Amino acid sequence: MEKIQRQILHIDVNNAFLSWTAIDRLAMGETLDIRNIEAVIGGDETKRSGIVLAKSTKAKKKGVTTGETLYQARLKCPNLQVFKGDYKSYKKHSNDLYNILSQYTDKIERFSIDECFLDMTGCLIGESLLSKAYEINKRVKEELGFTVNVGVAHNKLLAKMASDFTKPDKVHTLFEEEIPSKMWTLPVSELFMLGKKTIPKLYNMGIKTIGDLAKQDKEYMVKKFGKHGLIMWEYSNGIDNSEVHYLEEKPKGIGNSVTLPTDLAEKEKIEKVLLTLVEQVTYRLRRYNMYANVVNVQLRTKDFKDFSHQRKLSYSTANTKEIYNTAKELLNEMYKNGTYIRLVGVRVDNLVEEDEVQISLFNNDTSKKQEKLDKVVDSLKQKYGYNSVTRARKITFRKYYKIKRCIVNCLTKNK
DNA sequence: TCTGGGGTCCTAGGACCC
DNA sequence: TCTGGGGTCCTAGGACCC
Repeated sequence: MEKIQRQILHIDVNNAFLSWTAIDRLAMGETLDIRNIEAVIGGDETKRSGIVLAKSTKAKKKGVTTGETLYQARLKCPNLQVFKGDYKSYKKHSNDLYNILSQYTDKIERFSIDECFLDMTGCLIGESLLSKAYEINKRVKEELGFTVNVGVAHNKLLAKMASDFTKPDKVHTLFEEEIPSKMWTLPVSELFMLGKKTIPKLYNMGIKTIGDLAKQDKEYMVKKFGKHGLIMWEYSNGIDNSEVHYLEEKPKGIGNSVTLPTDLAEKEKIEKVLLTLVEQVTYRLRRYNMYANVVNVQLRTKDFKDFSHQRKLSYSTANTKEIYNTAKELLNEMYKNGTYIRLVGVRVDNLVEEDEVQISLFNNDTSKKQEKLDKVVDSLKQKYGYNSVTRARKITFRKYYKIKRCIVNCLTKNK
């Protein structure tokens, strides 16, 4: 039986964070459109997260790249203007885009905050995929005020490669017969899933373009690079049978990490950070109604060495205290006294839903009480904001009494 | 004032079992 | 005085994505 040819679009917002901040500024009455100057959205240098998150076309022309430090970006582009990001606003713009796209198909995969895949197979009645791509491109621009690139192809990989060709505000096709002329001529570094560790290895093998990679012997690539070798060989030949994952998917893991304002070398202080992170992680975990089976703690030293330890739990839990206790043990077995720590991270993995939970043999009154406490705290946080409730060991007495009054008020109001 | 934060997936080696 | 080998689970670390 012949397989039906799939009709795939990839939508990619041009300079998403920068465009969205530009729109927000204009809406607030500012006259300068930061899309038209040398500008970036950047992290906070005083918090040691000073990197480029998004760049304008003019900044890109000066050689500014995403992920580099603002310091480096300024060296290339002395007049660079740096703006702060606003994740809440970005989420809203992303939803606006999604709402338009959902008028074309219900098979939409949110690949990231600014990228979507659309499976249009069976949605085209007397119209071409390309005409739909142009329509989406035009509508988003007119109705939302920002531009998108649209990639048109018969699988996700080719649609994604196509949307990346020339920017901004463009529609590109990449059908099978166009692979040699449009894709094989590109540098191999342009291929999806080839990063900075693999590129030098390929260069040493004389592989410079995607076409060079496509012509390699498949078995040889597998022998040399394992599974990754197979993927890069298939991608270079335009092969990708993955589906558009349009159903809402539960996360497989949840993590929070933070670069500290200054390096810490005292375990007690690191433990406090750990507790804050565990609270955030478990709060999110419980909002998904999920339970964790693995706890992972990550440390980055001041000279940028990463370490992580993880532990499988004997039972599933979403309880702040239980996960914190495990995290603390992991920190203790990993941390060498006196080491300066730059970043602390906590992740929970092997998540399961409520009906898959293995009930603890030690599920005693104490942990039931803990669960109840988590629930009360969560509901207060949902109602009055995340920072409305905080653990006693992190706060001063004066604050403690203020918060206590607030909680008592909330509880009496709830009755 | 040099290098974020949130994810997914893979691999290698050790432990353990049969 | 012979020491294999397949399978599974667990952990640490790494590569890649946006």
